[in-house]
Amino acid sequence: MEYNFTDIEQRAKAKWAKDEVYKVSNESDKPKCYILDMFPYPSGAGLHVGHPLGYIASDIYARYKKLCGYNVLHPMGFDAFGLPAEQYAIETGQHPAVTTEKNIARYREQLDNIGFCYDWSRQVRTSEPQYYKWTQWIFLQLFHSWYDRVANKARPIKELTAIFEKEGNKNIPCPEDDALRFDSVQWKDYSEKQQRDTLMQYRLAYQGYAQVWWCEQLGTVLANDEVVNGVSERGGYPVERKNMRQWFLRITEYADRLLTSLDNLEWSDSMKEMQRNWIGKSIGAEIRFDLSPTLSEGEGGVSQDPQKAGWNTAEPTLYNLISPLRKDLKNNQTEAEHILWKHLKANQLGVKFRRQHVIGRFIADFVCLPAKLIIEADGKIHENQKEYDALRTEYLNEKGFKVIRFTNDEIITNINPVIEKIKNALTARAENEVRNTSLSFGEGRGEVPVFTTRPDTIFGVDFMVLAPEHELVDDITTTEQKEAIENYKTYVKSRSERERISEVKQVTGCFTGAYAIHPFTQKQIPIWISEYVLAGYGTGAIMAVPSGDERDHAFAKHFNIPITNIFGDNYNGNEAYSSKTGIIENSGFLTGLSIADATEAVINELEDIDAGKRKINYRLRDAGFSRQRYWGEPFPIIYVDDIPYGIDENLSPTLSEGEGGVSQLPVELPYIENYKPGPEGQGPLANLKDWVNINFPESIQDNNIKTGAQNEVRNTSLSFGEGRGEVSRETNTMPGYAGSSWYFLRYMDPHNDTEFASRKATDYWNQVDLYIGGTEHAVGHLLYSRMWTKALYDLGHIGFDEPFKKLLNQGMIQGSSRFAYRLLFSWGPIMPGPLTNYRSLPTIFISKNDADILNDTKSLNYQTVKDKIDKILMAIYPATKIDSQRTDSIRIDVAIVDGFELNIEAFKKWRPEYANAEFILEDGKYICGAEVEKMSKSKYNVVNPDDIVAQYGADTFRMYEMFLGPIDVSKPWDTKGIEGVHRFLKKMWRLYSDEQKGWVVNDDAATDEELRILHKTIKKISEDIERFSFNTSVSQFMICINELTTLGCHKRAILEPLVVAICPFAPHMAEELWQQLGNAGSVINAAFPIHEDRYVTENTKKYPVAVNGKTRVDMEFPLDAEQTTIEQEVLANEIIQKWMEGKAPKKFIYVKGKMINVVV
RNA sequence: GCCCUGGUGGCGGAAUUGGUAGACGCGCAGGACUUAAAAUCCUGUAUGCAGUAAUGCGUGUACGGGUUCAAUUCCCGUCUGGGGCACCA
Repeated sequence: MEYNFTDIEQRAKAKWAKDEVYKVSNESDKPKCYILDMFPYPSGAGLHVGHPLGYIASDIYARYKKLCGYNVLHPMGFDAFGLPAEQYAIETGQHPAVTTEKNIARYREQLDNIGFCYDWSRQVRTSEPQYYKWTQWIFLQLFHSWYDRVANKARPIKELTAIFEKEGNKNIPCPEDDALRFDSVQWKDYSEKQQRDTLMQYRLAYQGYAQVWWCEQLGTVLANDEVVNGVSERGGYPVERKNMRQWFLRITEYADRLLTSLDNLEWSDSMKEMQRNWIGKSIGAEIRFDLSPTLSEGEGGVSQDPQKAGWNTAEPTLYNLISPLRKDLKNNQTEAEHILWKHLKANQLGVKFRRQHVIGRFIADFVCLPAKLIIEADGKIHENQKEYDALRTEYLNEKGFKVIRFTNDEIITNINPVIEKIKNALTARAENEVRNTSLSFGEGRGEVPVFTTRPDTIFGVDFMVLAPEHELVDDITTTEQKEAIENYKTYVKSRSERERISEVKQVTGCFTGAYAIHPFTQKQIPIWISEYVLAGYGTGAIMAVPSGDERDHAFAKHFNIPITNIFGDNYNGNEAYSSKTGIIENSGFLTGLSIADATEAVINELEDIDAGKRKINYRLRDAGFSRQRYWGEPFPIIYVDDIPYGIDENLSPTLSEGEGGVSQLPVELPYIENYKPGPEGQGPLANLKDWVNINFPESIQDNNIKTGAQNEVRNTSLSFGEGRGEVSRETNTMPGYAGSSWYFLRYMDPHNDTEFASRKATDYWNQVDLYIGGTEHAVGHLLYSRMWTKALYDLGHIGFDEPFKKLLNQGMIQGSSRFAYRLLFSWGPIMPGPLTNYRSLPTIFISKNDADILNDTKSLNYQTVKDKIDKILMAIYPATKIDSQRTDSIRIDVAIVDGFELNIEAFKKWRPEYANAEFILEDGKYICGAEVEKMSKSKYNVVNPDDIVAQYGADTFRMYEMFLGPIDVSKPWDTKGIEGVHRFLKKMWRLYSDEQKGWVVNDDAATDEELRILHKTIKKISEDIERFSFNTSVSQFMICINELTTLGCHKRAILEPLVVAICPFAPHMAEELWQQLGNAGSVINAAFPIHEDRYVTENTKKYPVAVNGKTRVDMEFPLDAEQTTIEQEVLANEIIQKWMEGKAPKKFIYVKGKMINVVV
């Protein structure tokens, strides 16, 4: 019987369905194995042959593991929310739910066709309320949590509230605002709104502001994808960046954990590297530059204006005189000063102290400027200058400072009472409201913090650059520069972030007219804005060091800003010296130091003068979590007086935050009929007034959440809904990655309606053992799901904090596009006259080789080909003078090309406008050109797996996809190559069942040779599957079948184990043969054969023998041969002697089992 | 621009830890079987030179250097294809 794959595959599928062989239980004695494919988005185009590549690999691995005795979870589902469905809805009016359903059905059919072993009873779809109920629930967990940096984990927000009530936030710096300080009294005095606003700055899911693409004409916010060449893809309207209130996930708090726990993952190094780079941890310093009061006229010099900035409390004329003294004092710190400083520095008492700080004409030991409190540590010397000290105290008192003195002895013997006294003094000062009064030297204009990884270059700062969106820009810009700055900001609004950072050759920027003061030299540093500085990175401001940074250098050159060289001869004036080796020069106290030493020195100095600090910065930004779209998960958030509440807490007023039940979930996505955006860039949901404005529940009105909020709520109008409703819903929806960030957990317990998954299920299945998908998810999905997993772990919902133990990347299968070449020619009538028929001239297509020559005027055959074509043209258009020029190319649907040969009739049918076209052939054929590119509908190079399966069967398709090459490498699809794999399966089939003779398997005893072939194959297949080298397994099967065919082997002893071995690859054929071999049950449940070494090991090896590295002869030796024996024999060999040319061997290299090399 | 990744015959690829480059398959060429076709089977197939031939010698893993007895594999530089760059999924 011949290999009838259609029948075989149908029979196998029917059997599997009847026996429910893929059903997976959460209860099993077997070891578990969780194998997962990345969540597919069901696009309208259906699957093409590239998609199943990873699915086939995971299917093979899953089937293999099952045969090896594991309880294997291998589920599939759909990431069903997303922009394309909504786009389609806008274009065609079809509801996304309808098209999504249709697309999923199509995907499912295509997947089934290929014979995957998914347990479909566990299917999940992110767009179903039963699923997104839990997406919303997890969002609420994040909303009700904050990140404890000391415990290094997420904790419930109510624990934070408890801490605030007890001691304010002195021990818990605010992630959003480092400088935010309040104590328990202040916290309790806060209104509900103030408290909620404060908590918002700590929450893991929080609201902030972010820029989005805004299109005025479409009245909507656009995704990056929808903006092409600076205009909207739909309609080509102008777009600009607009700031909008958005939800965010505070993934940055997890940056360090996401970084360090990468080490324990079995991911490719490159994948880990990409995540590391994305997180982008860099160690450097934050340096604060005070703004100079000197404005546009400020050409250097220290301002005489007493309105000095911030801590600049020195008398301007004296500062440069006093400053060296101050430094001297600091370097010769007494023991007492040293001890005291240890207790005062770094905000330990909740306020900032500075030491050896110049106040007016004096240097104070320690000063807290906001409290105007000076601490003096007096040594012996003060005994002799009491009078002077009194004068000095008087002067300082006049300036509004309080001075308290301690003796060195007091400090050294017991510091605690000293600190107590200081604390009391601070409290007393606070009560007198000193904190809120301005300094007598004048309030500063503020400061600009910058982050730099190269603080050592601080003496090379020639200018500063702020991001154009930086909040200070408007404040500092001088009137003269206002217009220029506004124009520049408008320009930047039109630029994407990518353009801003990648177009390095184009230098743009604008001077604000303002200056900052260099913390060491007091020099005036001009402040510019430029698009190359991004608001979201670091502090949104940089100190520019042109001599050491490429972009700063280009900027300085472009705007003629003088460059300070701090690298001596290493800087040549033409190019920045960005190397991290060398000596710092021309840099005050850093001169002569190495970069590493200078970095240390400058950070210490900055900390001492309180102008900066060591800082770790991450490139990673918090994840934007709002979309102004319809087709996504609604937020379980409602606003009361514009304050966002989790829907669980609002409806459970008696519970404290985070204790709410889930009964209010899901917030279902309402049905809508038109998808037009809401007002002011809001999503379509904002148009549903009835849905947005919900009635304030009685229970809340009666027992309000907090006293005080009640009146506000009743009397103020909401900013949404123009006051008609009292409570409104969030109208944004969640982004595409919301549902996919946790779906792997749902598969473990997909029908649970009381929990996202039971703890028992998540404990059993635990991490995903093997996760297969493309590298395009390297930094999006993979990072977000890692964060969600960590958060769920921190909050005690699951027992592991990394989702994917092993990750395997799959390459893309690219399309191979086909092109036809259209002739371009000039023409004119031989007789003068009007060119009436111009438009009716048929198009002429030229076969590839002639077209290539015609396009290459330098080609040797150019003239010949051109003459040939011209002659043909003259024949077609006899009344014209025609001159062929060159060709352009048009895409041809690969379905109407056989290999490279165009089916002309099919082409004319496909493109009726070319029905009259002429074709210039070669050897009677029209040959197309080819190019490898992404497989996509628009390129007409899509190959549908359904067609391949229909023609060759699923088993052939599966094996061919694997045979194409390594799973992780991209490669083009070539339908022609599939013949070889198909032939192989037919050949294998013939070992069992002959076309004439029928079933030919016999029970003869196997020979050693046959057993050797079998066991070698089993060994290689197992090893290859374990290392995911599926292409070489297919080769090995081919070699095996070739050898068995040569031997004419039809023995059950050999062929039965082979059926099980090939089952992961060609399950349908394996099932059929398994049945015909007379086995009960399914081959799916068989046991994978184990190879026996005794059939595989050999005891001799044919060694390649080389002279000076060049192989000259093969010699066979026993594997356990001694070097001396081998050496003797080799050197005696005729050919070796010939190549040694009589020279003595210098070295004899013998690598056991590998090779032999004689060096002369 | 930045990060990651690839480049080996006409094509997909193999070479698992630095050890005989081109396994296996496609394509192509020749042959067998056949009235013919399909199917199947056999032979050859990186390249240059020499030879009727067996074979021999040289070159060759994008390009240019380097390390090594030995490099597709390790290092440096260059060119080039692909993926990602934060609202496609």
